[in-house]
Amino acid sequence: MILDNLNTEQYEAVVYKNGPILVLSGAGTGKTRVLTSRFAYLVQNKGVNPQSIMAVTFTNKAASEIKNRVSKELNLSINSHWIGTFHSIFAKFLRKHCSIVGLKPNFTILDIEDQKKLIKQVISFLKLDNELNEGIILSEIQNLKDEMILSTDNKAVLRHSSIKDIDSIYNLYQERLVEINSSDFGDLLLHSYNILKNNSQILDKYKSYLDHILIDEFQDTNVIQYELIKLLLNENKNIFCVGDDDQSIYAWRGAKVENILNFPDEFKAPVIRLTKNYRSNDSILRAASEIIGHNKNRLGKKLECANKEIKNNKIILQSFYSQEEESLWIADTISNLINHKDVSFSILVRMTAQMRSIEDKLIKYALPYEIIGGPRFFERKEVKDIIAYLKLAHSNDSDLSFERIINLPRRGIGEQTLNLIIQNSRENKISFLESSRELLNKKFFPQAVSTKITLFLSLIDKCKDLMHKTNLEDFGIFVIEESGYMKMLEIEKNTKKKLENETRIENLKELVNAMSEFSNLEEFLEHVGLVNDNIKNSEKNNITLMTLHGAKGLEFDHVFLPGWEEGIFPSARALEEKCNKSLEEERRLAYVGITRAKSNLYISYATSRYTYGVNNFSVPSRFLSEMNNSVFSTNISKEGSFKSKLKYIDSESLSPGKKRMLEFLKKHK
DNA sequence: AGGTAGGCGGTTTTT
DNA sequence: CCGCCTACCT
Repeated sequence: MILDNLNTEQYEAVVYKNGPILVLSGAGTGKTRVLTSRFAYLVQNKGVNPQSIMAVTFTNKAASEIKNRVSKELNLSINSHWIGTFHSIFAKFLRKHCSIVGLKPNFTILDIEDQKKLIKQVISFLKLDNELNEGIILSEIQNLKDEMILSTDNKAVLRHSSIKDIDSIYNLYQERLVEINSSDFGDLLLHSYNILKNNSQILDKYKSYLDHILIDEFQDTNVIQYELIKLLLNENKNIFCVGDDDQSIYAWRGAKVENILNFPDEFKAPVIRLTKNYRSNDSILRAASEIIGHNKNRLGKKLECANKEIKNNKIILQSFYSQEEESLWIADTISNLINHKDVSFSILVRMTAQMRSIEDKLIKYALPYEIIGGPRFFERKEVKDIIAYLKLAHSNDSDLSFERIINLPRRGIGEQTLNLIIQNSRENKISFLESSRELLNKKFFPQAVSTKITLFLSLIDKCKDLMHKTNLEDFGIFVIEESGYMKMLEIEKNTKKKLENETRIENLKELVNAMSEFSNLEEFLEHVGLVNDNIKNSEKNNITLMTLHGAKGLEFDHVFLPGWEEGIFPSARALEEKCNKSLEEERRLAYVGITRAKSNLYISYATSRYTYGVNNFSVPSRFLSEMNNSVFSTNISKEGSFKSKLKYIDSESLSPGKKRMLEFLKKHK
């Protein structure tokens, strides 16, 4: 069963004897299939305990797909701690062993917003008036963590980063994280690594336990991830890596293509290449291979079209005067095709900002669409507000939550009071919550303030009390009502913010609904921290709008790739760079986008686009000229007709987009 | 303490 | 363009 319908190379990979192996798997060659079959094969044919196989994926979605497929193949429910993303697997690990690094088991996982707030606190505490914003500092710290550089290693920190005072910021940030009993994304892995590295009895236990490690999307692993895996690998070295160097699109997040490029040498591992593509037609594959052929740094492989039944429709290339027109065309085209039963559509954009105008037109055409990766549900303000209550009830140390909700809804506790609480907490090394309680007991506040704080604290106490006594759904409702949050929304609803607050109320209902699916608060909060969920997927939708990054691993009958313009795709940042590294990554992204399509691919660009509130002119993407004309059905200019527009440019002030265009024209004459 | 007007800066991509 | 922050007002 498991081994049926595999081609020779796939079969060879699935039944490979023990030891390290790399499966180089091009787009659409059945990568996931090989990985899940391998898992099932090990369990069924080799008698391996499913609990001793670690299967690491890049997204939560891929992880649940593996679980489902394996469960189905083996006809038993697989629910292992060891199948998941790096972050979710090691979050669970860290919960078990966190005391070693000074965290309590109920530590919270901070999202970007909270991390930024913390950095801000740190900067103000250090009295640095840093020019840089906290976002840049934060991403620098995350990079350091990806590269496995500890805050305590000042020399290495300074060697890797040129940001002023980065060492002291990083240091204090780490300290604060522990104080508020929290972990950021990077720490989930970094702490885990340190625990394993410094405690041989723990490491040995896991090493003897984990027999096989399967890694999906190996080209996207970064330093810390790879080192973690190597640490856990026992003497049998059963490491099964699946990946495609041409689909490495996360270098900006620390991913090292070198991991996959050097793996065969490092482990003396054989390489199996999967090159038979079952997904796309010949034109699409040719276009993909022509584009990626412009990259220098790759292992190199050629995909062959193995799906003879698929129609060889050529790629449709279209140009438009404006982004609005482009979006309209997409919606129009889809609406003409969508009635023909089970056909899937996807629109893949380079950046989320492109989504708005497209979504607009889809709505106009009343098309059922779904956005993946837009504004995330758990990051919405109202949702985060309520979650802050939950977090504070769950853990006294959650200072960021305390700060967020102490005066939300308004309780008349202002900045002055909060500052006193914070100051006291610093002096005595206690949490904000404890600090406020202490000051209250000492009768530190004026009577009026005192009453208000007492009320707030008793609210939190009530939450703590109820938390264990009732189910999560009721608990959620309690918090929303009892905190006065719902009341606040309803009062505001009667004013100008009517519509906005109605959706907020809807979202809170959705939050309660989401909570009801968990049996305890810990599990729910973990989910919130790690899973980037959108609002419920309604199953019927067969039009998906998402970023190119989000599309990896997916396939659709019709794929639209709008916005192929210099400065959008490839992105402006990539163009600014002197070396070609980012440009090559953009090209791989193009490769990923193109190879998502089964039978129909539509690429388009607009010669003007509205960005930053101004209309900017743009030039067709260089990637277009990298593909041979014969793959396109239409003969649209890939260079655009700049001439008529040049005088336009001179007459107006220079916007960033125009600057880019002028520079581009200079370079290309 | 809380509300609001107007200035400013910022944009890839995500676990 | 839009959201955030600051400065100033009630």
